[in-house]
Amino acid sequence: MERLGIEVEDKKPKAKEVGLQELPGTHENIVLRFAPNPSGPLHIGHSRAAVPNAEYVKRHNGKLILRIEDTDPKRVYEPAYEMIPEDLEWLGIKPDEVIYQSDRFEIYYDYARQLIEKGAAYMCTCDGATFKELKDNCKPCPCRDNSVEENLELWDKFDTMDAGEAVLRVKTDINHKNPAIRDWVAMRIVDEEHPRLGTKYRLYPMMNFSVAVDDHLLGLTHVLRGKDHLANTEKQKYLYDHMGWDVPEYIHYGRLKMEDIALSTSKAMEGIEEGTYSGWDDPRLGTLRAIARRGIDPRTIYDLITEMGVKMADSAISWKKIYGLNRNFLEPVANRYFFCENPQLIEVEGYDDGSVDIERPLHADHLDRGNRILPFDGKVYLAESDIKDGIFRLMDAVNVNINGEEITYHSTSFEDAREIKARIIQWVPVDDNVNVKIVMDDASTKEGLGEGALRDLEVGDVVQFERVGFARLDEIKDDELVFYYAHK
RNA sequence: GCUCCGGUGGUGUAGUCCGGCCAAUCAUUUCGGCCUUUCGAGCCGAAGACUCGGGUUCGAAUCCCGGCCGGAGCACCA
Repeated sequence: MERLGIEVEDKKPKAKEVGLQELPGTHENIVLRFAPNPSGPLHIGHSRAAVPNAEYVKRHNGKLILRIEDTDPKRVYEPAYEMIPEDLEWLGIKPDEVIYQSDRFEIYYDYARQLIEKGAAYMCTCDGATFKELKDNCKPCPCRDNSVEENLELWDKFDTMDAGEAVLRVKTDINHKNPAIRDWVAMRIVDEEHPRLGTKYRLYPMMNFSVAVDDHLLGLTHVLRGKDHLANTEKQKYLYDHMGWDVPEYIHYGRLKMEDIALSTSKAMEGIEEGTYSGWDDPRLGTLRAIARRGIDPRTIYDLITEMGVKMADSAISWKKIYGLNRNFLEPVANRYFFCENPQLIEVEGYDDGSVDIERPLHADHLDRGNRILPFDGKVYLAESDIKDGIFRLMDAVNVNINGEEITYHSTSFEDAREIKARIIQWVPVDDNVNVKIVMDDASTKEGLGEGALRDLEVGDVVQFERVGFARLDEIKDDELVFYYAHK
C-alpha cells in the first residue's frame, strides 16, 4: 500500500516540476519580482524572466511583485504600462503588487543623502572621459576625497546644475579587478519629459541604485536576473554593504536566443512606425501578443520556459519545439474543417447519385461534438494544388479520376479508394461555403474557400484545416473569415 | 584587449555539488510502421549526445589542469 501511495504521488507533479531547480535560500515567505523596463509590450525573451519568478512564487506560496522600471524617460513607451500587465495575464501570471519606480524618486533621494552622510557616496564633477581614464588606471578622481560637508553642499545644488555637470557616485573599490565595478554612478541629471512625471524631477536614479534600494525595501528574498546583470549584482552588493543590509539570494540565468526572429523591441517599433509591421501583434514579431494571435497556447511558452529553468548556459528556443508542444494543446480542442486554397470549381463527370449530405465529425476523437454537414452533388471546389493527374478520393464522398481538365467518377466506397491507394483530398461544397483568408507566420496570405460550418465559429477559436494546419480565427468580416496560421 | 560565465543528441532538458546503480532521462525533431478515411493529424516503434587533450582514480558526463568554441559585461541604458 505504501508503494501505491508513492506511485500516485510521483505521477502528479511530474510535468510541473521539470526543469526548474530548487530555489536556494529560504522557501518561507519568499518575495520575488519581475522588473521590466516599459519600452514596449512583452517579448518572448521577457518570459525568461517572468515565468521562473512566477513559478517559484506559485510553488512556495510567496509574493510576486511587478516592478515597472521607468527611470529612463528616453526609454519609456507609454502604452507599455498597459500592455505589460495584459501580457502577463495572458501568460497566466498575476502579480500580487505593482510598483512604479517613478513613484519613488523621493525615496531614492533620501537614500542618496544617507549614503553621502555615511561617506559612501560622493558628488563627482569630472567629465566622463576624465573619470574613465583615471578609473581604468585604478586612480581615484579628485572628487572622491571631498568631505561629507562638501558633498552635501553639492548634492543640495545638484538640481540646479546642467545635465552632465555632475553625478553621484557610490564608492566601491577603486582597485577592483573589474574596472566596471569601480565607483559607479547612482544619480544623474536628465532633462527629458517623463510620461508619468512630466518635468517634475531632473535628478534621476541609475538602474543599479534604484534597483538595489527597491529590492531591499520591498523585501526581496531572491533576485532572478539574466547573466548580463552579473556585474550589476556585484555593484549593488557594495550598496548593501554600505547600508548594512542583507543581500538577497541572486540567481542568474543565461541568454535566450530565438530562432529566426531576433527582433528587438526598438526594431519592432521602428518597423511598426514605418508600416512594415501591422502592429505589435504582427505575426512576424516575437511579442507575446503576436504569438497569442497565432493561436499559441500560453501554457506552451510557460512550460517551455519552466523546463529551461534558470541555468547560466544560454539556450536557443526553436519554433519546432514550440509548435510540437503547442500541438499537444491544440490537437484535442481544435475541430477539423475543409479549406481549399485557390479553389477551382470542378464537376465530376459520370456522377449520378444526386445530391447527398456528407457528414463528418468535428473531431474524430470526440464524436460527441457532433458532425458537420457538407452537401455533395458532383460539383465541388478543389484546391488548385490538389488537381493533379491520378485517382483521388474526395474525402467521405466519391473517388475520382483526374486527367488534365477531365475529372470523372470512379467509384464511391472507401474500400475502393484503399484498394487503388487513392490519396484523400479535401473539398468544399458549391452551395455552402465561406471565404477564408489565412495569414501565415511570414504575413503572407492564403486565400480560398472553407466549408460552411466555419460560420459557427467565434473569434479566438482554433481549428485545424485538414492537411493545412492549425489556425486561429482572428476576425469575422461580412464576407470573409480571417485566420492566423499557427503551425502544422 | 580586459573582467566574468558557460559547453550533454538538430533543439530544449535530467544527471555534475556528494565519481560507480549512466552502454546517459524526458520532451521536441527526424525516419519507419499502423490507422473504415488528415500523402500534412493521431497511434506505435526506431534513430540521435556527454567540446577536445592530458591528469587523479580500480572506476569520470561527473574531480583537477590546459586548449578549443560560445556568451555576457567593460555607460551619466535597463
